[in-house]
Amino acid sequence: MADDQASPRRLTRSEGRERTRERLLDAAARVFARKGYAGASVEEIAESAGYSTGALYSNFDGKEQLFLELLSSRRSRGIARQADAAQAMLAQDEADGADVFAALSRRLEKVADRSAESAALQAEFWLYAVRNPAAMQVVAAKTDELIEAVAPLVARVVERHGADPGIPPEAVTRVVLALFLGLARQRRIDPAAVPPDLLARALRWLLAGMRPDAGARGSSGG
Amino acid sequence: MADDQASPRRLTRSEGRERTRERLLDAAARVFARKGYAGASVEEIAESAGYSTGALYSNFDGKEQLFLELLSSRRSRGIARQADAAQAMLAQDEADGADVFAALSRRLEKVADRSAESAALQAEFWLYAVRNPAAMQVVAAKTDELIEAVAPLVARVVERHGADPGIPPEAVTRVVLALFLGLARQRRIDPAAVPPDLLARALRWLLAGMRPDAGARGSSGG
DNA sequence: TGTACATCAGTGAACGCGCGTTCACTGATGTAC
DNA sequence: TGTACATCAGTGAACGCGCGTTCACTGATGTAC
Repeated sequence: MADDQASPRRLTRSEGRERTRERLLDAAARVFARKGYAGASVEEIAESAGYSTGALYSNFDGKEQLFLELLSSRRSRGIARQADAAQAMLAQDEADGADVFAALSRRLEKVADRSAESAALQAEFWLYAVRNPAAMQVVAAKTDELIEAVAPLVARVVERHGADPGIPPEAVTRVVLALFLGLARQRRIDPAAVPPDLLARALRWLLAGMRPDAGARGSSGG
Repeated sequence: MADDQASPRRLTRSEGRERTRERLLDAAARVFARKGYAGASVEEIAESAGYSTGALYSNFDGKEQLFLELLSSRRSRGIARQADAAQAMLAQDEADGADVFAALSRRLEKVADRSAESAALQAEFWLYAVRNPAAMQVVAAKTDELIEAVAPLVARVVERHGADPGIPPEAVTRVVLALFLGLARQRRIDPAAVPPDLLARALRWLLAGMRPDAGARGSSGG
């Protein structure tokens, strides 16, 4: 009686096919993240999605194309979500004077502690790109997508804190992203070594050091 | 006539065995880095080392133990090398007024552009640890090793630039490491997006922002 | 609406293949006298 | 030093197994009248 499908009506052929594709991609994301690209088996993916392996081959050219499809079409979805979350954080900050850095730290904690899957999947994508140069530009493009989406928000924060306006926001965003991902990765394997507020402190140092008057006192000039 | 061995004398049994082990570990590092843990085959590793697969099983319990041996015993070697390089950089900086940050940037360029293998292997270690909790503490301990080795050097630089003495050097070192690895990783797949001096600029911002007088002017206090 | 046929999404058994591991064997090194 | 035997590092063929992929088939959906 209680059906887990939202729509009670019969699905058309293309709707059904699309739903199968989506379920297979969901399962692929889970299994690839848990077992790695080489370690995952198409049978486990299909079974985890509730289908036979034949269904997988009816919807995708094979294991590799399924993985690449995940990289191409699913990454953008995750990126959009991240960008939205960042936007929400900033809005909150501006609205009631909350601390963006503290919010980012809380996000780091969440990302590192809960969604192990997406971090592992990202690492798999990176490794795949490093080993298959053809996929490099795809991975690079996805990162650019994220940078472009977040850079305006970073620019606003940076500007509001009185940083040197000559500093390109994309550069700052790449630095912040590297820091965020690097700390999240480390926190995954050693939570005690990376307290959540470490990111906040690092970001505050960064921002303070970006003021036009900062750094003028450096001992060994550059 | 020209022999590629340093010592011309016959090897004892244990010396020979040790040499075989080392060669197998070298080959394993190469193949695991290129193919990944699951993607690498013991036959390819043994062959790449110049031995049969039986030799591998005579020296190691199996594929997994070989990988863990690599993680446990070889990582420390790489860490020691990195710490030495950092020390040399700092010594150079202090001796003739060279710029540590510029040196670090050059190092980033080198690490990211040349030794793809060690970066890939590190990613494999991380993924293995995320998937096998028993290995987590080993990976965490290796990172701690690196942090402990480099922290005193970082402390010296930080202190010399007039940073707040209340900031723990280990925290700064973890931030610097996360930044370094994060940018190196990104540079691997998109060199144009991460110019080598980006690390230097970020580090200069960080340091400047760590001065006791910096950040006092923050708009949304924390 | 109802019937007859065409289409095609998904099934599941079967395939060849490469994998990790084992083991009887070999011949160089080590030991005893 | 020389000889006879023991040891054991490394060989390579063989093993069972699980993998990615294929394909003849099924039955629900789509189409024509």
